[in-house]
Formats: sequence, structure tokens, C-alpha cells
Amino acid sequence: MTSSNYDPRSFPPFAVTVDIVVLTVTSRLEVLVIERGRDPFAGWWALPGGFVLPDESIDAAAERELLEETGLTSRKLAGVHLEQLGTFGAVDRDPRMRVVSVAYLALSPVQAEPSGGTDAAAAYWVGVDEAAAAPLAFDHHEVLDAAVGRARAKLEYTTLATTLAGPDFTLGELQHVYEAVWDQKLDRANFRRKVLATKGFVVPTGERRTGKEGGAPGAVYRAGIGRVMAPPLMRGEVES
Amino acid sequence: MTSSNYDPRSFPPFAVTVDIVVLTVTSRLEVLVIERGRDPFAGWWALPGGFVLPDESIDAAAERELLEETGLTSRKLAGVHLEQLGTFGAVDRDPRMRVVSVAYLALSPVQAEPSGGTDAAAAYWVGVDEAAAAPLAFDHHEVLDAAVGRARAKLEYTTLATTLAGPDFTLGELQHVYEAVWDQKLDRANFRRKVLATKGFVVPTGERRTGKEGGAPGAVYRAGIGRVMAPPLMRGEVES
DNA sequence: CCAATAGTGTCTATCAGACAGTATCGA
DNA sequence: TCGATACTGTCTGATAGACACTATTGG
Repeated sequence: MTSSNYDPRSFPPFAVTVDIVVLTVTSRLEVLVIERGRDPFAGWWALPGGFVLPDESIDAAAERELLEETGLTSRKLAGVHLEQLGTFGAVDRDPRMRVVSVAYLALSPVQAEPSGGTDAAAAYWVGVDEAAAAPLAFDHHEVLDAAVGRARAKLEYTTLATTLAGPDFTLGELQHVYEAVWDQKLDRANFRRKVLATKGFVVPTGERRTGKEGGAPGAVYRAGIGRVMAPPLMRGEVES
Repeated sequence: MTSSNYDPRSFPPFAVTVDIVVLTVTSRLEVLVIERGRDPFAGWWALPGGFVLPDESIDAAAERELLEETGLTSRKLAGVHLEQLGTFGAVDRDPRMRVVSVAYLALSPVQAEPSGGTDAAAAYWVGVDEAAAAPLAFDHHEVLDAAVGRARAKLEYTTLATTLAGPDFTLGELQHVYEAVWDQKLDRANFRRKVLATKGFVVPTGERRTGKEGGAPGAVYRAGIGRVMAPPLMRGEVES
């Protein structure tokens, strides 16, 4: 850094935004996208996000945008995992001006009807493959790739899948989360063994529940207090 | 986001900086700190860094600062690992103005004599424990903690230790890198077995070299093309 | 010889992967 | 009965951890 740049009265001005990759699992891994209502990229799909305000932290801005764009109540927000993903600051990533965007990854168990926010013409849940194949505004392809990669990696050595599975879940439903995120079938018996042997992963609620497609009713669990697994869930490598 | 904030002519202005946590291993894990030459925090230790310029990407700013502050040549920079660590954007993290800082983690094999840059009164290599116990400017304790945690975690499932061990190294030297970063003794025989069994981790150069403390000369290796290990180096958990 | 490092070999407990088999539900 | 899921049990190959042992250097 040079002395002139160190002067607070002559700093180079930037705009700072947050973009949020909200992932959820239904029958597949899905991401929340908005259809932009104005230029640039009017009519294109984009990740929800917006400017960081002068008097809020970046984390607070991410929480605020998550609430605004998803229509989640702050009560439901407690069940959503939100973490910083990375910062994207290429010079020309926004055609209007110099913008630095801090991307966040959100893992949501609920399929809240997205509200669309003020500027968005509409908001949808779309499969991540579908989003990856579609045109996306700004550098949001890069952001989405990073988010899916992060989610895939974190399921291996953390208990975050319980967040995607919902407040409570059967082991079959939990396994389905892994299979949707990793796009890979798992052995049921071995999955049970590993999950139940990992202390703090899941806690039985005592209830039983039958899934939508029939079959025997399974025991219902909720997330335990554990956050990391050592060793990770699978010995082999998960294809990225 | 609101419509008024979406207007490029009325965005909330931020300053964006990069801070770099440069780690290296000698007999211990060390971090490069500068002694600040001006307020705020004049005389305090801080991480090297500076403002992102209007016409450079954030990654480019990190590379530039790394060169300026360490005195490394761009030739030597090729052997240094540099990755984005995270972004710190608390409202009051800089007393002068609203500053968002993108932190980077650098892993360097060389103990270059730090140049100190333009503003720094001096620059030193200090043990990470020493730095953690000392007063640091801004939120640099938080940044340092994140960097050390990231480095510890990445050694487990990547081959990044080869970067810290230098362009070439004996297996004893490579093991020493792990022991310094993790602050934990490893079994030599098991370490050898795992490293040599991991394809792409190390490549023998054919040379032999005797260390500073005598002993039998060891085979010299250099980094292989592999970047990730699956499964990770150790079965148990590394204390964070 | 001694201290220190390099390198090899072996035993064992653990555990992921594979897979068989039984049980329980809805249709 | 059939299709689907839930759940239990067993075998095996891979391997991390522990540790014993020999070899080679400098002092």
C-alpha cells in the first residue's frame, strides 16, 4: 500500500453487496433464484442479494437479504444454516460500477414460498443442474459452483445434512439428502451404521413415521449437538 | 435491497482492503507481522495488507501486497500458496471509516527477509502463539485464528504441506511441517507409509541429504501433482 | 560409543464396503 | 401378494496406530 491510499479521505470507493446461494433438498438439490426486474440482466436469473448498508455488518446484511428474499420468518431462520462462502471481486463483474460481492451459502430445510423481494420480478426453486445450464447474471455461475462444492464437501465431515433434512427426519430421509447433494446412491445398512455410531449426529425422538411412498414406518430423529465427524462419512472420494 | 440502493449513483461507499496471513515453518509455525508506522494502532503489530485499487481484482491486490510486504520476487511467488480466507466486515472494525477486509492465507516455504513495505516501520516473523498473545491492530486476532485453523484443517486432506516444506524436502522435514502446524508429534513409520502410499503426494528426486542435526541422510522428494488426499492423513481428529 | 535421523517390518483393532435376510407398512 | 421402506447381522479387505528393529551419519 502507498501513503496516498492510506489516507482515509482518498480511499478508492467500492460498492459491497451480498449474494446468497440458498440450497434445499426435495427430490433433488435445488437453489433459489430470482428473475431480475431491471437492468443490468433484466429478465435473467440471478442469486438473491443486495447492497450492504452503511450501518450493518456483512453478516447482518446476509441475514436481512435471506429474510427479505425468501419470505422466511425470523423464527424459521433459526433452522437455516448460513455461512460465508467467499468474496468475488473481479474488476468487471458488474457493468455499472466497481462492486465487490460477499457470497453466502444457506442450507434450508423448508421450501418457503419465496417472496421475491422488492426488485425481483419473481423467485423460483430450480434444480442446481438446471441453474448451472441456464444463463445467470453477473458471475453467479462461479458463485453457484463454489456453493455446491462447499455443500458437497461439508456433508462429508460435518452433520450439516441434518439442517437440510428438516427439524426432524427418518434415517431414510437423511440418507436421501446425501444422495441428492452427492448425486450418488449409498448403501442403507452402512449409512445407518455410520450415522448411529457417530456421537452427537442424531437423537431419536421416540416417534415413528411412514414416508410418502409407503413402506415400513421409520424411527424419527432430530439433529444432535455434534457438528463435525472424524473420520468423515465415507472413506472414498466424493466426486466434486 | 431497496430501489434507491440499487441506483449505482447512490450506493453506500466502502473501502475494501486485503490482509494477508503469511505462514511459514521453521522450528515452529510463524506468521509475518508488521509494526504499524502510523495511526490508528501506530506501533502495534498488524497483518500486512492494504487497499484494493480501483482497477485491480481482489486476488491481484493480494498478490501485489504479498510481493510488496515480503520482498519476495515474483519468481519466488510461484512457490507460495495463496488462497482467499474470508471477509471481515464488522461495522466498527476500522475506527476511521467503513472498511471491508478480504483476508488471504499464504503458505510460504521461504524465510524471505521481509521488506516492510512503504508504511510499515518494520516487519518480523513471529511464532503464531506469540502473535496470538500480543496486541494486534483491528480485528487481526480473529483473522489470524481463522488462518491457522484453515491451515491446520487443510494439511489433513490436501498435500499443501509440501508447499511449506520447500521446493524439495526429506520426509523428516515434511513430517516436521505437520508437527509444527498441528503442535503434535507423529509416528515416523506410519507417516512414511501414508505419504508414500498416497499417489501424487511426493516424487523422489534421487538425491539424498543430511539434515542440520546429523543422522542418516534421507531421500529428497519434491511435491507431486496430487492436491487432495482421500482418505485424509489421520483417522483421529486434529485438535483445533 | 553416542545421539540423532532414516528406513523396514509386523501385529492388531477398527471400520467401510458389500450383501444377505427378515420385518412392516400401503395398495 | 407386491412393491417399497425399515432394520439387523455377517464377512472381508483396507488401514491407522503402535512399536520393535536395523542402518547410517556426525561428533
